[in-house]
Amino acid sequence: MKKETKRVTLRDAIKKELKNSEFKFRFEHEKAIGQIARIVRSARQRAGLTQAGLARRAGTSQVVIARLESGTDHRIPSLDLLQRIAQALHFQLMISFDMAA
Amino acid sequence: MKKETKRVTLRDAIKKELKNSEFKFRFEHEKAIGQIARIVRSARQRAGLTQAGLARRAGTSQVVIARLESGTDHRIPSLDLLQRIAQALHFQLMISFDMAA
DNA sequence: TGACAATATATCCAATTGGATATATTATTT
DNA sequence: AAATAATATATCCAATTGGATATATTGTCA
Repeated sequence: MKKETKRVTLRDAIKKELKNSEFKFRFEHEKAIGQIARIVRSARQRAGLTQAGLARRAGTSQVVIARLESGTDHRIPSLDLLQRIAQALHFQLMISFDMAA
Repeated sequence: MKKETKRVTLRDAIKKELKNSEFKFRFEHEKAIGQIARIVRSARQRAGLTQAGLARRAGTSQVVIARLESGTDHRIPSLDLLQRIAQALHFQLMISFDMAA
């Protein structure tokens, strides 16, 4: 009988690794950075602002906004910075603990 | 005609001051600290954990949890720490920009 | 009340993050 | 294409925050 080729998708592999706590932490870490990056970029663009424009309103610099929006800088932004950015875009920063997916 | 006594509530005073950007920032700052403190404490208690117990799971110390829950330490916790705490309590940390009230 | 557990407070240092600067890369406009 | 605007990347330092330790305070139970 011919053996079935087992196809292991990336999704499967990640799912397995997520049982590893250290890996899970880093994974959530990166996910958060990516989510924040997207939230800020889309809110800024919808407001029709350049990075420099938003930076000025939020009391920071273009470099900091670029760094945050890039998602490739592996530093997690501070709530302090996020809050200033939210306010500058007339949003309120919300933080909550949700039921885990 | 007798002049009406004008009553200025704390709420009124704050509302007025909120037009001041610097004040508003500090106000939101403190509000966030208080909110986070309450979220963590209530989630921890509902999970039936002591500060030390939660700390162990989140890879930190009792002191850090106490500091965060007290709300009197004026440092804003990092997202990194909040995320570890959320995970330890089987929650997912959510961050969003909401329409300002 | 005394013993023990839980929480809170203070101080100091190490690690992390924002800010500043310089500069590179990419888009847009003329 | 050239000029300009917008975004991205790298490095270094100052400011902020977590961690460690010691200790105080408060709560619980025998």
